[in-house]
Amino acid sequence: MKKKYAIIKTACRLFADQGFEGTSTLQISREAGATEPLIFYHFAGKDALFTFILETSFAEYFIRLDALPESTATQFEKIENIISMHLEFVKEMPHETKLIVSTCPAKLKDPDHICADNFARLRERIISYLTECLSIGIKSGEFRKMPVSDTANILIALINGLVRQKVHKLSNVCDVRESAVSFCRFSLVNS
Amino acid sequence: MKKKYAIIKTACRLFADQGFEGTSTLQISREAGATEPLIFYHFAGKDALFTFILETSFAEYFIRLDALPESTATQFEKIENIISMHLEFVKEMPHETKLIVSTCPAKLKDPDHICADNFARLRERIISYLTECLSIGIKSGEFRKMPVSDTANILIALINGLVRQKVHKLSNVCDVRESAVSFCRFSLVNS
Amino acid sequence: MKKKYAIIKTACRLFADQGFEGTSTLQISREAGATEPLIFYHFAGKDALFTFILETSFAEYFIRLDALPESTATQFEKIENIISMHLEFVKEMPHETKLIVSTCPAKLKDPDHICADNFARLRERIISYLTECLSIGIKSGEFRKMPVSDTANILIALINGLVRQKVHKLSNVCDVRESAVSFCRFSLVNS
Amino acid sequence: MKKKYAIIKTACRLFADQGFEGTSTLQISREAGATEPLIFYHFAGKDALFTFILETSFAEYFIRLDALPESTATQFEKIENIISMHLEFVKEMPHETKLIVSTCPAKLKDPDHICADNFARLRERIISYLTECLSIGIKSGEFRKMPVSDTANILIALINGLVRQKVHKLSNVCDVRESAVSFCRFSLVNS
DNA sequence: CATGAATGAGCGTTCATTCAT
DNA sequence: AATGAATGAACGCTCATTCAT
Repeated sequence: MKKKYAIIKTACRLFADQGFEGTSTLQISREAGATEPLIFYHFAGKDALFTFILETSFAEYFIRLDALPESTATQFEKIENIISMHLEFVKEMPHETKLIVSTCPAKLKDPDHICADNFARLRERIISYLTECLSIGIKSGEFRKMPVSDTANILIALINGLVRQKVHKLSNVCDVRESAVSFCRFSLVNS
Repeated sequence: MKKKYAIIKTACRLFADQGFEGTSTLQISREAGATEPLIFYHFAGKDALFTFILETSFAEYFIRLDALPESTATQFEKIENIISMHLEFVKEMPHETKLIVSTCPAKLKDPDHICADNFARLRERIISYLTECLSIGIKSGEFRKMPVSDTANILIALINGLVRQKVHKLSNVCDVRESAVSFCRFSLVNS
Repeated sequence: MKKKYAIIKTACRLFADQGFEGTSTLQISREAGATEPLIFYHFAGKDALFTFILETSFAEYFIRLDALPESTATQFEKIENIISMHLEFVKEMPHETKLIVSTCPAKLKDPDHICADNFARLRERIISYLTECLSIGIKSGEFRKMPVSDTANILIALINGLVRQKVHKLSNVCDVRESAVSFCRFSLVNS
Repeated sequence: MKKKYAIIKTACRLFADQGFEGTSTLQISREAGATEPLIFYHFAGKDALFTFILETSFAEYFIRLDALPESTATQFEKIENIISMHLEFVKEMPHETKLIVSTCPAKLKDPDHICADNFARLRERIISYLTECLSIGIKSGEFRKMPVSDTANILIALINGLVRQKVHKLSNVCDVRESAVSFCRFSLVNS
């Protein structure tokens, strides 16, 4: 049973680092300290293992998304929260994050793949989250007037970009969180 | 000679859509209307074909980067220019862009791979471009006071995120360019 | 103990339908409502299970062969008896019969295999049975003059063919027994 | 190209002797003096190779069936012809015959498999052939009165049984043809 | 008796690549 | 410039079998 866990952990790391097609079941088994057939004893196949890991990662992501406080003093706090949440997620679960953000494009082309569905739900959730707090903030005068939908997309792009920098360890700056939040505050909040 | 071109075009599209490991030389040859050995006649191997396409794409990218006007009325104009450049690049060369932004992670792990080198140079170029205009803008009072390095990273993240949205056709908003530029303006420019 | 019986029954059916190599121990265990290792608890291995079933089937066959009445009014009655016996056997034990008549050829090639031995004994028994009653019948004038050995072979071929038709449910005629017996009578019995 | 032929010949022999599941592609390639992947270069897969050989064998069989003379002096000559044809077929193409008569039962269970279709057509052809000449023979008084359909089935069973004996080299009598024809003559022809 | 976990060996198949033509 | 034939290596996966419990 420990070996099953080792397989999952190892597969997650390797899939994230080398992609689905670039990772062989033999490599997974070896680095997990198991034999190849054991993977097929615990999972229906390589695809099923991949899907399981992806779904687990998405589930954890959705949990964190759901855990964001609903009522805050200001709307901007909600923006700040979702940015922080993402940067924490990538710090705590780097492999899972990498897997989600760089899932082999081939898998995304297939609209039936479980990944496509999760991806769509994920975007929808964030967009509605951002759209809502932007709308409220603009109406209350907390935020400047701005196109809500576009701005939501821009914020997602920014978050996505920051997550990727962390995931690929490209930003040598240890923590850009403060600056990023500050960047958004200037852009959004009325002064 | 036409077939060589067809091979390159097809390979570029397939590598971008399915990744390096997910694309077989047989598939490339078939979709290009050629036979498999022809690929090896024109290129040393699958790796060489991939590298060639990647370098060509990077070269085109660098050309556009070099073509950005050096002296502008304001420093923000330079920011605007580099944003626009990227969005145009992805529109005009979608496959090449997709290839660059989602190059199989396996290839990036190898520091000797040509891709890693290009990636590093690319980041360096953009960072120095942004750092310079941010520094000048701050000194001249055009921009607010802000941490230069962090802000450069944030801008890169934003651009990267926007490019990805376009590449994966995720932003149903046809053109977020205006909004994105506006978003940055509020954040950077002194009012 | 019930499970052991279920394993035997299931294995017999599957071996008959799919052949030895075409049937996996996993499939047997599942369809028998047991787990795979249980097969190896009750039998030394897949081969042993197969051999056991085959020998049991052969044993049952030999019992019926031995039960044929030795003294009959006419010699043709003996011919009729052996034909009927075979058709009853296939009706009552279809899987066992199928297993015997279509035992995977691979097993027959090995002269050491238990199946080869049983097969040889079986043929010998039937041939001597037929040879004897043909010889007596010809001598007594009940049968025409005919080559005894050849005719025995022909009768075996006919029986074998009829059994196969029943086993594979090919003869849409429900019962060809009467006609078959009649067919032989005309050919053998002096008129 | 010679290797392709060798693969076909070898595969035919091995499939006939060991069954489909009992024969590995590696064994085929080795005994054919080729490498394993070559099989997959020439055929879509193991199944396709098997199907090709089976269809070729059936085709040859149908050719011989079609070549049987349509008009003969007596109806019994037609019976004799079809018996002889089968015994010649098994002598000239032993592997192909063995393959046809002992095609792995697993393949027959699938009604979509090409083998099932050919098997059905084959039976239909022979049955109509026999039914016709029996009907005519009975009407003209050449044959005794007898149930036509049953007798056709019996003749098929007999032929099938004889062919199997030859295929498995069980009949140590070199040629039972004469005796078999004689056996049938007594049973069918009016005296 | 019975099972969940695990394995070495082998399976059919695809891979990038080569070579003679 | 281009191809049909061929290959060594590796792939994902299933096999019969074992073992600790």
